[in-house]
Amino acid sequence: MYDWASIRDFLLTARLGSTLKAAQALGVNQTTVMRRLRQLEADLGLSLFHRHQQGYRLSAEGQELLPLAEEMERQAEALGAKARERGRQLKGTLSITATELAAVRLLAPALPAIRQQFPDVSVKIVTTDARLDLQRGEADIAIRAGGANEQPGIVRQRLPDSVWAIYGGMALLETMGEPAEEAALARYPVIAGDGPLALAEPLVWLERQAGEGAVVHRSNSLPGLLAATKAGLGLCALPALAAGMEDGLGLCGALRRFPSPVWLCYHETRKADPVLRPVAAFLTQQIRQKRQLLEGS
Amino acid sequence: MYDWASIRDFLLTARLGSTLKAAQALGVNQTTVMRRLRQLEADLGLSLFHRHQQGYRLSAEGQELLPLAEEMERQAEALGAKARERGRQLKGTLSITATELAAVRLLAPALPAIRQQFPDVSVKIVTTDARLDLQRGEADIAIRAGGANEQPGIVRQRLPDSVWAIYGGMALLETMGEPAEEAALARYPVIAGDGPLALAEPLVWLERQAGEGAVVHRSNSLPGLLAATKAGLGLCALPALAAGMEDGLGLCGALRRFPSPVWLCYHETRKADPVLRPVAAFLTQQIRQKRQLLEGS
DNA sequence: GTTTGGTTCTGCATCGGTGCAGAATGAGCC
DNA sequence: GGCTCATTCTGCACCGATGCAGAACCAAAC
Repeated sequence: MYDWASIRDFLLTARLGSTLKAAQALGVNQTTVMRRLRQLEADLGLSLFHRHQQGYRLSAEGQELLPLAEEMERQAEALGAKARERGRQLKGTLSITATELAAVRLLAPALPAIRQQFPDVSVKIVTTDARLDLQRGEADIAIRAGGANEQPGIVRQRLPDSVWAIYGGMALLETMGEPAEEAALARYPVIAGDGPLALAEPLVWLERQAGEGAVVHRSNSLPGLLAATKAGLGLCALPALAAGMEDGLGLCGALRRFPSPVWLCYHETRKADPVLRPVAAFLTQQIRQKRQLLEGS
Repeated sequence: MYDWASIRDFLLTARLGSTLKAAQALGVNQTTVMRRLRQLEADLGLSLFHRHQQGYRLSAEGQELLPLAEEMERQAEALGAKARERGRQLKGTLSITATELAAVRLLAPALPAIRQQFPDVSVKIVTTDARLDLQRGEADIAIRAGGANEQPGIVRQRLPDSVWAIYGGMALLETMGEPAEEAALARYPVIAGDGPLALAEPLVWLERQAGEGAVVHRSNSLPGLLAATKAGLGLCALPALAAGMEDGLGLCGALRRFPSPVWLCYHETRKADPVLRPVAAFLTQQIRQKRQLLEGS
């Protein structure tokens, strides 16, 4: 069986008269179209085009097959249209809860795609560090990190891990150099967590590695840690999701990384919910495509 | 637009109930099917399957799209069937002339495919070193090497170059070692051409490189040269097409290679011939897929 | 309870398809 | 004649899709 995808190349080339124009329309290289057509011809066992310096012209066989290819295109488009329409039919509202970090970096970028896919579904984002109760309907979907507390009655879909790593301001790293191993950490000033963040494993680890009196700053908020690190006060453990896109921050690649699982959660009673399930599945796909964001470069 | 080819994965997985069976049916790896389906779902913006430990089961959306995918499959098969049928309609006879080497190594292997593609076309192969006159109808198609003698009224399609190189019997090469450069050739016994082969450029070149009295054997036929070389008499220039598949022969990779163009020729008055043109095009494709044969490993 | 067989899914190495740069060719225009 | 422009096609380098091996999981059979 030939490669169905190259029927598109056939159609575009037949319509536009040259592989170059077809390639531009398809968003690929001209060479690619030429080779795919050559392969298609070999698979079908005939020559679809006459090749000239001025372009590709349909051969007799090509003209005969063109209507069939067009019919196939119609079917393919019908399928795509139905898939899109399927989303359009959904109506309703959904509330999604997440930390501010996840909301800004993961949910917000996915909103346009969700809006396009499900135009009549209104999505409300609730950013909070509190664990809203999904069973009591305080939210429909939650993005949560950490594998410890599985609750009964909660269904989870795993997302790419959130990875914490050690970062430092560019200025600091250029002055003192990047720490090549954990033992070298004793030389560096570090920034530590406070309040709830005092318990975060990567921050605790860094503080323990650092020398006596190395802690130059403490903050109970992630933005606070981020800002202090960018200012060059010292090294700090940060989520790649937060630090990865910031200018002026450098990753200490030689040091430990701290992956922790992230989940998209909802209550099992909503498993068959006609709105929640498709949107949750779509959101999962969207986020998975951004895995390098979560996991750092 | 999604990738049309993955609709096949969708269909097979839906029918067989697991990506593993679908992959076996498609002749690819299970992982591949899984990833292509994941991509397809992302492109369509919905989830086609429920994934279980026991296999993939169609979701509601998947069930809705299945008939459309089946219709698309019908169209694709109709197109393939028409392409095959197109060849079946051709009836007639064609005679193809080539040297014995080309006939045995290029034409003969392509005959089954031609027979399958054009079952009612009877192909006759005329092996001769003489240049039959295409205009006078002594043959319909000729496979010819060398670019020099373009005749007016002859249309040519270029095939992969035929490459000559220096070969030696395994025994000889293991005893004396492989020549690392052209200067080293003076140490080796060589086999030279005779009769018409005395003019072949690679053979002439090798004879000139060799030292005084180095020619230990002469032959006026390619099989003769081949046999003498395999016997270990000396080094010899041979076409990769002839030497490439022979056991007991070693390529002297460090030395010069001699590419020469090969053409599939027919008379321009046959350009629109309903039998000749498709068969010639098909034959060209078949031979091009064997390029490594012509050009050596 | 244990084993067996089938399944999904992940990490890593590899290969083939893809893109890029450039040569060759021919049409059209000045 | 010479220039420009669009085209096809080739060689080379790279990246992403693919294959492979293995882990994890579950159902069914023993």
